[in-house]
Amino acid sequence: MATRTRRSQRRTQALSRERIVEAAVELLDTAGESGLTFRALTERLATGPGAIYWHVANKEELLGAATDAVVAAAVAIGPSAATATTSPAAPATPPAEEAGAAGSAQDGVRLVALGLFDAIVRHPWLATQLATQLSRNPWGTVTPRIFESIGRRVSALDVPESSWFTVTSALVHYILGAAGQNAVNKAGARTLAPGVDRAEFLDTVSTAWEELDPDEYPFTRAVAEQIRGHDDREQFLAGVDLVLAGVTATHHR
Amino acid sequence: MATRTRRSQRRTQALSRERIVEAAVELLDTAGESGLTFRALTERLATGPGAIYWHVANKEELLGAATDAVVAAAVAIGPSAATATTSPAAPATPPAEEAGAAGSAQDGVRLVALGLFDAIVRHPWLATQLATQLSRNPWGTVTPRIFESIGRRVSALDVPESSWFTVTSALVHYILGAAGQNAVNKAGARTLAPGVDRAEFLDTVSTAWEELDPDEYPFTRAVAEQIRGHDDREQFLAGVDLVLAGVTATHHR
DNA sequence: TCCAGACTGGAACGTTGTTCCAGAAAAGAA
DNA sequence: TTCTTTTCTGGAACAACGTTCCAGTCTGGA
Repeated sequence: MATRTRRSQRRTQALSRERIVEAAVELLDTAGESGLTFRALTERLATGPGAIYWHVANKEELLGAATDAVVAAAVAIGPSAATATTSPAAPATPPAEEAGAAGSAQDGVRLVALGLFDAIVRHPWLATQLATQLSRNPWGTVTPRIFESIGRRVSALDVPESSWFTVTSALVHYILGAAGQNAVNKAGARTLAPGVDRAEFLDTVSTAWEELDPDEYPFTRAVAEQIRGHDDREQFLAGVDLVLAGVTATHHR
Repeated sequence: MATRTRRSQRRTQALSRERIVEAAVELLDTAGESGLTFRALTERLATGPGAIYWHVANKEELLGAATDAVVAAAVAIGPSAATATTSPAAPATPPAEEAGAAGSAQDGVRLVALGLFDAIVRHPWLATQLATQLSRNPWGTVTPRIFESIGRRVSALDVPESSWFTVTSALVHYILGAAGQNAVNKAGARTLAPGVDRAEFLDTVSTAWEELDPDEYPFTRAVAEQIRGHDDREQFLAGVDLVLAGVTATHHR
């Protein structure tokens, strides 16, 4: 009987690669990186391993597909568009394009950067996964996707074409590095109470840094206080602006 | 008999946390991330799991210790000092300090950055591990170590103290992001023949990018050619200079 | 109606991180 | 010396994981 119900359900919403990836993302979001196992996946999808392996080669490919799906939504939409994180693909011309005319290509960069930042905040597992993905196979779909999204805005900047690659690389590297590290704050405070847990977390780190050896860590102790009240997004944007300032200072004059 | 030899050897060079971490680093270097298993570790150290677990809590802590050891050597020595990557700890005042007088605090930043870059090139597993380590527990020893090393140079720059944290964060994030991604090139060409394999690798990526959809990826296709002949270290340094230029443009005047 | 191919899921395999514990080796106490 | 305690070891075993195998179901077309 249970089989009958499951079977009819199976053909109603048949198992597809998209449904598997979607379930994988949900599992990663709710249970963390270690929560995504084929056992949990089969249970959630009410199926067996063979069915999944028919659509997906192995776990690495599944993680890649999940990463790609989330990144695609992030670079297409921009920041704070919370829903539909696993939509299949980005339209050729992202909506974020609407943001700027001529001079505000910088705003475009900021927008895409914030989109990725927010995506990592929403999906903390992205931080590690992006590092793995980008360094293991740069010929995959995720690297070009990010590169294209940032690079398009860079080319609208006042930068000679010979420097496009360098400038875009620098921006992408900063964005991924910063977003990756900052993701932890929200990851630690996974549960509700966004403000409280977060302040508590920063407080813990700050006091831990203040108790370091004064001889070995004078600087870290000196700035430990600054970490206490800082806003992640603001700080992240300040970094983007720093790089952008460097770009205009170096190239535009 | 073999037991007798092993036993006397055991007390001669007893199993210690340092020896375990050292073996772990060697295993990671030679066999990659997946090569570090407790089975391989017990075999290499001629011991059992219990002995290792007496000194190390679990694999995560072992990976953290390995990362910390390599990072400590990297930020202390600076670039291209290939030997003794697992030396215990950095002296309070790193030798890299010798490099600069007043104005060349920028060179200090460059030196530390290159030190980390080279470390990741020598130990490709560092890329993923740093991302994991930094995002999972920023209160660990590795984050303050990097932060201190960069931050000390930043404070020697002409930057108001209120911006120390922001500037240092931006630099660290770029360095880790860039070094992490660039590590792949050497990782792919693990074997000998440094120049040939590398050119071949870049060629593969370049052609792959050139074959992307012209409508969806115009920018990536446009810069695909630039990737072919580029030098990683040079490009990495160009990014550091970009950030440094942004710092002076923003703060110093 | 039947068939070929798409698709499924239960059972099982090898490997992994980790635990358990009887006992050896070193250090003090007598 | 001899006994006792603490530090430290390593073989055996466990649960969980990714993955494979394959007998079988389902579905669209002939």
